[in-house]
Amino acid sequence: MIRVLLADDQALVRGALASMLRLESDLEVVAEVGSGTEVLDAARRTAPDIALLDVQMPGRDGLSVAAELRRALPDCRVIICTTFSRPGYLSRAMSAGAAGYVVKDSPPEQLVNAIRRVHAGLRFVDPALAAESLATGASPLTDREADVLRAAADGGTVADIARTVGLTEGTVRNHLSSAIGKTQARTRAEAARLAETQGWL
Amino acid sequence: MIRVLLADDQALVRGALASMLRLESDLEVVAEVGSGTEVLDAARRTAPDIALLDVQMPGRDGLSVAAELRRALPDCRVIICTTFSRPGYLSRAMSAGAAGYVVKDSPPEQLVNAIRRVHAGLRFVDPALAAESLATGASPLTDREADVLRAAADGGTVADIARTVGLTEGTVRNHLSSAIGKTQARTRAEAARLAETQGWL
DNA sequence: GGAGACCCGTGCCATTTGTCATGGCCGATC
DNA sequence: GATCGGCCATGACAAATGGCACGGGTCTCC
Repeated sequence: MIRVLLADDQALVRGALASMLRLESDLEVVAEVGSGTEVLDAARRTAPDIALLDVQMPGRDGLSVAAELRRALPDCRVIICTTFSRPGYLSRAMSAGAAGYVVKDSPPEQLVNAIRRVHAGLRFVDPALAAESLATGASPLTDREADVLRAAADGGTVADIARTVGLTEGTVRNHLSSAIGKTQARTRAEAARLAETQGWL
Repeated sequence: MIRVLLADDQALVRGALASMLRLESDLEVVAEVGSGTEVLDAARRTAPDIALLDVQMPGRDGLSVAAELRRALPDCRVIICTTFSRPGYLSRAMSAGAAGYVVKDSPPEQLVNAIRRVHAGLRFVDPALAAESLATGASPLTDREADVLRAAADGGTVADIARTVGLTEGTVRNHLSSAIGKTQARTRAEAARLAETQGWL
């Protein structure tokens, strides 16, 4: 039996996934949690073989949880399962030690397939996303540029951004200008949107 | 037996929901589709009692599908099931003739509960969302303002917006200015974000 | 026949924004 | 030690933006 831990913030989806996985005779859902902070505790209690983590969860990011989970329970392998097919997420997931990456668009069998393969010691990455990831490459943004762009994402003024990041307005404008150039955008809003969809933030 | 049609663009979630609903002895999933355009055909073929529609789907909006479905098959009742708890979506869903509104955050039993209640001729709306909807009220934006804001959402310049909407730059600026005032924002990006989260777009 | 809403356009002005040049301060690399 | 890249800051300038006033057009409702 493959012991599975399920982490997703949407209770309905989480429950539905659990129902589906339970139909497989070789799978056993041993824990269901709805936030990133609960994952480690639950994993220590139930010692799952596979942890299925969503990226965006309240409390803690699924990617950062993956890294810590890997250190705390080396025998537990991680599969990231998320709505977003963003190249940046994939690369961050892999460098966080994840063994699998499944997009919620893919057919149900693919998730089960991924679980079995990962449990067998292999890796599994959504094929389409893998190709796209190779095409777009890594983030061209520096850390600060990403910070500033993140702060700019909700549409505030330069003064707002400067306050939240703790910089001068002029510096913020420089970082923004640089980010706009690198993302080939013409507005910081556009730059933020592009960087977001690439998973660079 | 309650016959259910399932429409959600994410195949994994759709399949999982189907698995879950099939566990209930009085429910029968008679159709699964992944886009708004397929809903009507599938409904005509399978004559479901309940159509469970996601809001955002490729092809056609779940809300507009709901309205047409209601006209084409008056006996089929519609439940909107979506990730987003946005007041505007709820009011639009209700005016489109939906009988239920369930958020994907809610526990699995709530969906089953909603299906049974709606099938019994009652209505079901997520309680938290219903309260929030009453609090925020209807959209203050005019049609054109909403159009312009929608076009502004991806961060283009005023010239871009004017081109996509087919207006003069000056007019676009006026609509934007008005929308900014109504949403109490200080940037059109902020206004677009606010309107978006309220479900006004 | 108004009154009032929304729509579209023009024009003007203060502010904000994007861009560029310049300089100092690190830490890494050669 | 020199060089390079990232980071922070300043200053200056053209363009874009937001705010506002104005006029004309179409509707609906009273």
